[in-house]
Amino acid sequence: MPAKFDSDTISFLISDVARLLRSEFDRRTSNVGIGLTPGEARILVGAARAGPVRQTVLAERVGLEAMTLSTYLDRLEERGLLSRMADPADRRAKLVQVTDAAEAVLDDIARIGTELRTDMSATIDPAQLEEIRQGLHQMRVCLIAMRPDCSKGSSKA
Amino acid sequence: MPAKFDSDTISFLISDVARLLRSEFDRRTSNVGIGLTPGEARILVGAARAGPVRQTVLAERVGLEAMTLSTYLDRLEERGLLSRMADPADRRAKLVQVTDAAEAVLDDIARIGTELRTDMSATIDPAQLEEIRQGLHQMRVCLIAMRPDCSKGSSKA
DNA sequence: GCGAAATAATAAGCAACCCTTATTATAAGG
DNA sequence: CCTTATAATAAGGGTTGCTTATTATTTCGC
Repeated sequence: MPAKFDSDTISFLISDVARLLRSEFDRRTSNVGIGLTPGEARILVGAARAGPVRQTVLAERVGLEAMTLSTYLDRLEERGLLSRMADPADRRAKLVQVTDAAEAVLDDIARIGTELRTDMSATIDPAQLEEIRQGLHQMRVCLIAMRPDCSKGSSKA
Repeated sequence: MPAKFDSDTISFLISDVARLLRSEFDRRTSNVGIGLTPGEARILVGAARAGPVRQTVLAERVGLEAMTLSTYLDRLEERGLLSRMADPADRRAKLVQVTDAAEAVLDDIARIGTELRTDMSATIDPAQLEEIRQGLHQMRVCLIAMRPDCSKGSSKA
């Protein structure tokens, strides 16, 4: 079984880096006392960016199923970081919006995210970093196109 | 809350791509009838690469805690894909080794992994791809160095 | 109008992945 | 020999994400 496998392929590296990134983000937010998991932070940021937005739209925007998102929103709402109001235009729907109380947390998240990105790419040339970013973006497009439900035009592309 | 957050940062992209990659790998291995999760495949490949190896060493090499690895090995052993033998040099330790039956599965994994890498980077220039690979490698090194237990000299670097 | 089909959110439950803590068996050092 | 360290694991938990089914509402065809 000689060099049939290479553990430094792009795919292995991506999953390694993703795992390490998540745990490092977790560690840093814990230290600051935010107490949000990376996933929760992600949703909160997505909600902040999207403004008052329906859950289905937000789910599609952050790349999750509606049900998965709903559970996250439950937790964030419990912590008072966002609110769900009835959509006046459709009584089935709810509009999600971050609360004022979320501002400080969002600032912390933005700061920690920036620091983490800086720290983990300290040894990498900015131009190369931009190439990496664009390459990853293209990979995301490719992978989204492979999914069985390729019909929905995901905004992630 | 204008452009305080960018969902196309390296960090978001990495976690997105990792998630999509995992589910696509899962889909492809299911289609072939392997029935291994990406995580299991990863461990199997790691074991194949490392040869007869102690669990602690393998755990460190694949970047998991010993206990996490042990559970994976249980499943792989149940399927007859690897075996644990007593280490003659230390009766506490066990040596992990893939079985002959694993060969076909390993071949499938290698093929699918290669195909997947090719497909997801079809639109990317090979030279740029290599830069991305190296950049991710450096990120992994950085992130490993950040971990609290930075004492253990991880071989992942 | 009005009944059928689509849609928004959610209840319920499961799978994958990874961790920590405590325990057992064995080894190694003073 | 006895304390300490190490290899594996038992036990249990947490995060992330999914699918399926249900309820409330809207919309569309007739």
